[in-house]
Amino acid sequence: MAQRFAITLTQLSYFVECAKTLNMTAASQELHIAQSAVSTAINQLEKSLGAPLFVRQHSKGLVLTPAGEELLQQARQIFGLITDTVESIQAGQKEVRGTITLACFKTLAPFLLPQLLGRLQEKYPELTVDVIEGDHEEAMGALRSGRAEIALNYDLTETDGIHSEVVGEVRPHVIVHTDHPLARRRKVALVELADDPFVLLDLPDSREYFLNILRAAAITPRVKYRSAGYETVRSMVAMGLGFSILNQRPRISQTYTGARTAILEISDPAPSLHVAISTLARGAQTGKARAVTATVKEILAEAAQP
Amino acid sequence: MAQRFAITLTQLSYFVECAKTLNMTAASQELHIAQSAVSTAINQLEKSLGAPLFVRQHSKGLVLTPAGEELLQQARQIFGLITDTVESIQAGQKEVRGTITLACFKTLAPFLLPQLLGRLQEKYPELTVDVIEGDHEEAMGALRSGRAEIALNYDLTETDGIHSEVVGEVRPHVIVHTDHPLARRRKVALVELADDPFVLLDLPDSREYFLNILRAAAITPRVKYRSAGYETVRSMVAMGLGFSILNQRPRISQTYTGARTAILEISDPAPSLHVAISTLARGAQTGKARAVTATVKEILAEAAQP
DNA sequence: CAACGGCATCACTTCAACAGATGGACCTGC
DNA sequence: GCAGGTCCATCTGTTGAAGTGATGCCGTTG
Repeated sequence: MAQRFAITLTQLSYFVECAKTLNMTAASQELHIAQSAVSTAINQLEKSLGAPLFVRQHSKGLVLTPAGEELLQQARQIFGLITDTVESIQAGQKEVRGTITLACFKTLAPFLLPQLLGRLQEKYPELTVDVIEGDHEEAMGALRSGRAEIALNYDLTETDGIHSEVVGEVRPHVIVHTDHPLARRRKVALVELADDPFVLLDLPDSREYFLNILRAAAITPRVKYRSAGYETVRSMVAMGLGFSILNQRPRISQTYTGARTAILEISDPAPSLHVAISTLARGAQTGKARAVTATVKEILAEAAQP
Repeated sequence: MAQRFAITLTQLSYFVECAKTLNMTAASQELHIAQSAVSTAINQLEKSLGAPLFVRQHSKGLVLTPAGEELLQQARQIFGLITDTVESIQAGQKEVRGTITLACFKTLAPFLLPQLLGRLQEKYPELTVDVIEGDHEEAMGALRSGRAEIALNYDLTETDGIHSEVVGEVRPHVIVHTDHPLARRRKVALVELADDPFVLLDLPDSREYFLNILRAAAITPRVKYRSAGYETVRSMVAMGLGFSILNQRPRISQTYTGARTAILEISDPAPSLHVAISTLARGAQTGKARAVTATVKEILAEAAQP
């Protein structure tokens, strides 16, 4: 088809080399192509522009015409602009500055974000982090739609087009009222709670996960209350309305406020949740994204160590 | 071979169209190419830059990434610069302004240049004319070397690579002292001057021409004096040192000063000289060159009319 | 005048761009 | 929930542009 633009960057670069050497043969060697290729390229360029660029001096090389002078000057600017653009974009992918938008699973946010944002601020003062909180679908939607560059959540579903990396493991724990008979125990078997009413954290993806843990222990849960709010569930347990199972970060949980609840390990082989960082699979990761990923890993590693 | 520049203007133009429509299919139709071509072009561009430009929304088109935003902005500038450059050069070929360098055969200059420069100044106030005077070889050399864009001389030799156009005819005339027996005549046969001493205008190309005129009339010229200067030859004739043959513009000659010489037509079938305007054959002519050519023709046409 | 330098041109080759078809992922409406 | 539609990616085959190497022409130089 007809070229949208008359000239080619290749032609222009050949022209610049010719203008430098004033000798097509020398230029062709410099460019590592045949002399004939340079000749045809320059001729085409002249034809496209409708102006001669060089005066050919037989066996004495080339002389720039006024049109050639003008083109040379402009060509330098054009290449400058293009290389600046390319380099700026490539650098933008590497540099850790500017803004990154992070999507975060709602219940993960309070345990992770305060430390994460603090640490990032400290390490990368020029980086601004925007946060989108939401449920799993919302977080992944933000990622897919480009509203967020990186997403932090549990790896509940494996979707394609998205690259996920597990950065931490979160084991489920039982939460009971401090007056509960088992509250003093460090570890319980789920069957010991078989008769207690269950308070369910009722979020799109978590729902099945928690119920499955109980079912795996051959318990038919008496779901007395349910809520989509993490804090609400804890309050209900604190009020003595039942026990619950939550995914709680061991270290962080201790500092997370709230009295009147005890956290117990589960002796059953309950499946852990994996905290995953997701980005779009297409293309290399941004420097910003890598910085966030690294910092999250750092924090989780520190939390895992005593 | 490896592309000197990672990206292509074609790719960039496809990208811009995609960024406008946010839909590769629509862009491909707008560009009149297959959708697959757009897809691969964008993918290559992303690969070259090492950055994703669009987030693909299945069945909902595209969303620009930050890198894409930046590229779009820069691409507009790049295309602006390129089209400005191309247009400026193309316009520069057409516009009659700036400077043109004109090479002129030395003996033609005093008859033609004063009128020509005056007329050009009047018609094209923004045009500056630089003049290089010299013999035929010097004028053509200036043309070939690019020092002059246009050359004005007699079409003595037909050289290739140079486009020449005959714009006027100059018949040779006899010049004699006003006291010469034939001075009153309007027309003479050369044989009538066979015994007079001849004053030769001795320039590289004119020499043979004048002598040939005499030889054609079966006269063996008695070359008493010779000079490379037109004025010198006239002075010699005015001093009565002999007769001469010169190419003289009929109309202009009358106003060209100097007494004591008479100008006679030659009844023999002596070959005229043709005034030719030459430019390099390569490429189209500049607007400036066309303006000069036209003005020269204009002046010569007026001179030919009574 | 012969050797050389330098650009243009020719015939041939190669590779990137393109067309057209297909498939997968997702959205939408019934 | 399923059928149809949208949109992008990918595959295969084709075509044209860019490149190669040889040759010729012109002009310079010693």
